[in-house]
Amino acid sequence: MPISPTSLVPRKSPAAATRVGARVAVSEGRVSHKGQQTKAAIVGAALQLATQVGLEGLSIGALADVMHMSKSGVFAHFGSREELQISVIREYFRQFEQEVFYPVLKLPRGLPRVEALFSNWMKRVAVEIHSGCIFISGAVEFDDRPGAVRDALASSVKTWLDAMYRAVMQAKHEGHLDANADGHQMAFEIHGLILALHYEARFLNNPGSLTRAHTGFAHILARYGRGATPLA
Amino acid sequence: MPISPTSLVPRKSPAAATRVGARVAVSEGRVSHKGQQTKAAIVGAALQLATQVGLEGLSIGALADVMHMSKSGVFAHFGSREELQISVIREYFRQFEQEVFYPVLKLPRGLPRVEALFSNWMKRVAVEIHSGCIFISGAVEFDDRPGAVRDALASSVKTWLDAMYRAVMQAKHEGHLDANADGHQMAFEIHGLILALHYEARFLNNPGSLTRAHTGFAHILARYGRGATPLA
DNA sequence: TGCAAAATAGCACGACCGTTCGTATTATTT
DNA sequence: AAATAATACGAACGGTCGTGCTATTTTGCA
Repeated sequence: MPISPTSLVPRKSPAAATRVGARVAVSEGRVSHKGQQTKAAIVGAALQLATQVGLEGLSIGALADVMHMSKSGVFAHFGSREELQISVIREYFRQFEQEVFYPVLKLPRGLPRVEALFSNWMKRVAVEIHSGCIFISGAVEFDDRPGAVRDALASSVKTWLDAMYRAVMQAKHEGHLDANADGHQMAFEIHGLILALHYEARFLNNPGSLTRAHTGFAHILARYGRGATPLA
Repeated sequence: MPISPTSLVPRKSPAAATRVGARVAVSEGRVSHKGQQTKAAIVGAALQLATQVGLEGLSIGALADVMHMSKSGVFAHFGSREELQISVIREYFRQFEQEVFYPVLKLPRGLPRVEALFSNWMKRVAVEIHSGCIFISGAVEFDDRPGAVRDALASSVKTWLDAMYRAVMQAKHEGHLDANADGHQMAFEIHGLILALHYEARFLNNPGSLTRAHTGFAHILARYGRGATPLA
């Protein structure tokens, strides 16, 4: 089962497909695209804002100020705050895909891709130490608040983590990792390194965090490498 | 350097000491303790509320409803929302200490304590999967918002992580871990497991998370155990 | 160039927020 | 029992929030 480019794209939930509207306009190409331009600009600014204050801290008023627009002008593009938040999540996912996932497709399957995925992921988190990561802040904000926002967030994260998992499994099947390696376990431990990096670097300002995440990944590779001692 | 019970207690920052006022009353022991009782009750309810909605989501009005009190009545006990949040953090830390840290002092130093610390920590997080953890949600909410709340939060977390680190170093000096083991690195990886457990269990509802955190800890112990291959 | 439609602005609303203030009630001490 | 301090209440303030309505401006096409 190859990692196809589209495999990272989350299956569009019915809720997501019914609401957007802009998507239809794009496909028909008849509607004025001035609106789409400013909407895209708004989403971009909203994403930048949300990385700093979180999806919950993102307010339409503040966004309007940044855009030099009126509140209602911004609001009209989305119809609800929830839809704005979902648009931000989609945009974040798109950028994440572009930056972390797609580049590794040029590499041969197996260990090279796994290493590149982690390296790109870490590079991104290293930047987000100073801005913020909505996959992490969003998880905290919406972990017990059901709804469309949580669904969009969880689906995005799951899609990405699953891509990581599949890359690991490819490495196993290519013989780059031990035949007994548990892909889910390995992905879990990698995820932990990223979360610890984000936590300790961004919140605690621990300077050595980047190195420790990198070292931790080396430890994981050593454990799951060919001929490693199967422990559990 | 032994782990003394008081070593987990965060040094009271000057900011925290100047503001409370109630503390003076307590130390003098002259004032009626009716106020202290209700204040303690309020803090308890506030903690329970904050674990669900976060320190930022914690509102005085909602808290007053729970307490069957007026907003101003609740407010008067703290003088500001910030002071309420700090009180909640202190109470959370106190409970954490009580539940996770103190019990392991009965065990012999070294590996037994490290294993018990992790086990207790995991047990606590397992409960918090359904309620929430303000060390994690608070980190996200205050990671770029300087102030007394962030300071109280960071100091609490650092105190705890440092206790974990010192337990690891004791295990190393007792000869239970490899002489080349990097205590900070090991603590970092353990922290990552806890964060991944919280993220994947609470937000993503992944059922296998508890087992994976446990397995991950076994992997770490194997890596840093006596005679392990020093890798990085 | 004119006209429908899309995009934006302006204004108002109800809800909730933290905080202040004067006052009433209750505890504690004298 | 009187004096005094602690505690709680209720109303109100200024502010921000998302959202709904109605004008007005701008845009794209015939």
